[in-house]
Amino acid sequence: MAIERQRRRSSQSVTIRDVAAHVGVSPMTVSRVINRESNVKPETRELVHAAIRALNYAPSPAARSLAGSIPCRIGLLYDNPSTGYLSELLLGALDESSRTGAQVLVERCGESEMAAAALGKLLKAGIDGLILTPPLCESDRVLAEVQHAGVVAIAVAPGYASERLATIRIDNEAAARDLTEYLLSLGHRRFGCIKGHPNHTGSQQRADGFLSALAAAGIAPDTVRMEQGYYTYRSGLQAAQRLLADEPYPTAIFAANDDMAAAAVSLAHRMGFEVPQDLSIAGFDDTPIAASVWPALTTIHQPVAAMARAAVDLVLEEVHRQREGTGAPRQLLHPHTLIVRESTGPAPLPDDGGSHAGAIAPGDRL
Amino acid sequence: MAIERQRRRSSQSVTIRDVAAHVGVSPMTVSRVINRESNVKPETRELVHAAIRALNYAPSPAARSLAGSIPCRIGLLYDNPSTGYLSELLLGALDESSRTGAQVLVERCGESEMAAAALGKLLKAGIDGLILTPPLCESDRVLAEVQHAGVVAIAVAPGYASERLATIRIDNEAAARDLTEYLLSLGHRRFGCIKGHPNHTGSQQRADGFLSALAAAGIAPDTVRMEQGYYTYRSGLQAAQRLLADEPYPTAIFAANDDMAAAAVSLAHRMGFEVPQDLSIAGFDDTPIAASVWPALTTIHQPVAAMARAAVDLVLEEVHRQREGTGAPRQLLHPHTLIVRESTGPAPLPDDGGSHAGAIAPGDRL
DNA sequence: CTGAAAGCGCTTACAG
DNA sequence: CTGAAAGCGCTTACAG
Repeated sequence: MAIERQRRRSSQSVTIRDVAAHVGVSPMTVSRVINRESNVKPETRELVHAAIRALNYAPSPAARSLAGSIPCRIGLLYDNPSTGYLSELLLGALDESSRTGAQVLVERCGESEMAAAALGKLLKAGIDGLILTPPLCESDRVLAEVQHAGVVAIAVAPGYASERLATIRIDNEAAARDLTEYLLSLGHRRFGCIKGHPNHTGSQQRADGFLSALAAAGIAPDTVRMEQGYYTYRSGLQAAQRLLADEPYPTAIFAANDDMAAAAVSLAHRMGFEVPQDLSIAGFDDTPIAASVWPALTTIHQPVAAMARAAVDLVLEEVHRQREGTGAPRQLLHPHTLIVRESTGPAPLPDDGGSHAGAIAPGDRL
Repeated sequence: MAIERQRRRSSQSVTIRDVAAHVGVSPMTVSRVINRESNVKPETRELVHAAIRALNYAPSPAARSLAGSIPCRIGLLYDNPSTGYLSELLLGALDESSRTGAQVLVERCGESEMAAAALGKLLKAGIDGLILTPPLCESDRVLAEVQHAGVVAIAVAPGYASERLATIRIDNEAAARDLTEYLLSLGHRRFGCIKGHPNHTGSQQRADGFLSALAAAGIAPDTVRMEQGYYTYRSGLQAAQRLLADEPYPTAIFAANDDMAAAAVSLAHRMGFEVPQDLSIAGFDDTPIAASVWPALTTIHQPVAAMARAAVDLVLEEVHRQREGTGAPRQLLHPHTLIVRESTGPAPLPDDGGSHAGAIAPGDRL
């Protein structure tokens, strides 16, 4: 009887071998499914996926990177002012990357001139693919750099579909239209708009959706005041100030994101407007700030975490696709949702127009 | 002549084997040197070190974590931080984990009853260690669950050092004192305070630091109005409303975090106070909201990203330490910084006391 | 104090 | 479409 040496404890509970045994195939087949290789019988693939879920299996990044040149490092390059947006993005990306065994390297690049440096850092770390957020994914310069470096990139939340890049986005124009139609249904006829940053293509779409809904309702464009914002709280404050500079005041303001809408609420309060009694204000994106300010913002929910999860899958898929040289970049559209909260209400009666001077009294309930 | 199969390309240029060959020892000896084990002849150790330098060798994190018990999966359990705090935390943890080759699994648990579920999910994923944020790291119940599961845990940003857990924190009391002394130096004598959530131990320390600085300046405690907050924007609004309910108004408000301070600014504006001319308001943490609102908040910078990076290292270290059964949990203290921005200013002159009714005029610059 | 063997979990490079 | 063999770079668990 042979003396067996003590088996070393395995650091991982469930491995590719367990999944294989569960299905009754070889580990190789499981490996192929994980790596999205095409030469696996669809039924087998399904069985393997089911086993992966059942056993709650997650591939070991260490083993993958040691064994092969499997793409498992994903760069995430961002340049975004809203922190609520960022944490959702990170959470979603992290979640999916741990599920797929990929590793996400996050890098910020403030200016478009910094993109080269940030990109260089990611390349040096050996990324296999890149997730880009606006406005980076819409900058020809950044895109050229990415292409020159030979990295596969995809875009999250750009305005448009693209022939060069795989994209994941919502229909910004339809969403803005939905929100605007809701404001119209409340009886509003005098509108103001705080536009998003001009270098995000989604900004134009949001403005277009807003204007097209107004046009469909017979609101003359010249009665609509459009002010430029840049997606920051500060820019929202300034745009709102211009919007409320003189009469007739709008009864409803559509801001192209939540940060600017929150700023508009704050400024309106400071000027003595009651929200939503004197003035309705709506945002866009449904980032955490929308639910936390008072009154909470009516807005469009953009499923950022789900989109980030999808982005991790998509970039892996895209790396594979480009290696095979087949097909075209995928274009994914996620659903948006209108979220009605307290910052919007019925349009004030015409004779209420001038009564916005009342600051709240100490005893008011919040 | 045997037909040899093509050698697979190696992903690494110089390995432990090359170093061993260069010195004339076995790879094991090199491994021992790398891992700082004591049982290597000093001369051999020196030779190995020389070879490592000569060949510019760097160990492969993937191979180390695969082969050994080098822990590589870290759970991060969080409850309900402000989103600015969360994104900093994630960014820092991600950054360090990619550097060390560890993988971070993030899980949210809303209620303390949910901790078991979230923890179970992380355990099932095979985590080696756990990073806990307040108030989870201060809940006996959660701690008991963690201990029962046999996971090594550390705490980020708890109030106190601990005998059971390794911790990383700032000196909340000293930080609150620093901030309060700054407010005193501006001439303020009538104070209000919005306290943090009672189930965070740091909240008490912040209040203590505030009160002790006031006491040192001879301010009678009964002239100081303390209101309970819960770290949310909403709770800050309500506490500020109570604080400003009747005269004499405080000339300075210290809020235990930035979200509550931002809410206090918003409420003050709505009531017609000018900030900081009529009322100074300071926050704590220096999360992104502090710099984005107007006026930007004077606050204490808590280096959350650096603390999160340190947490990843610390949990790995702690896993190692507990396996060896040596020493005591490490207690790390990070430095805080007072950040002076526009939300605080000189105390108003006594005769200015009642002139807080002016809402801003449309032409004011922001 | 040192080393030969086995194996971590996965992949590549084959062969069917 | 599927699998057996070999190996990625390192460590553990032995035996000297």
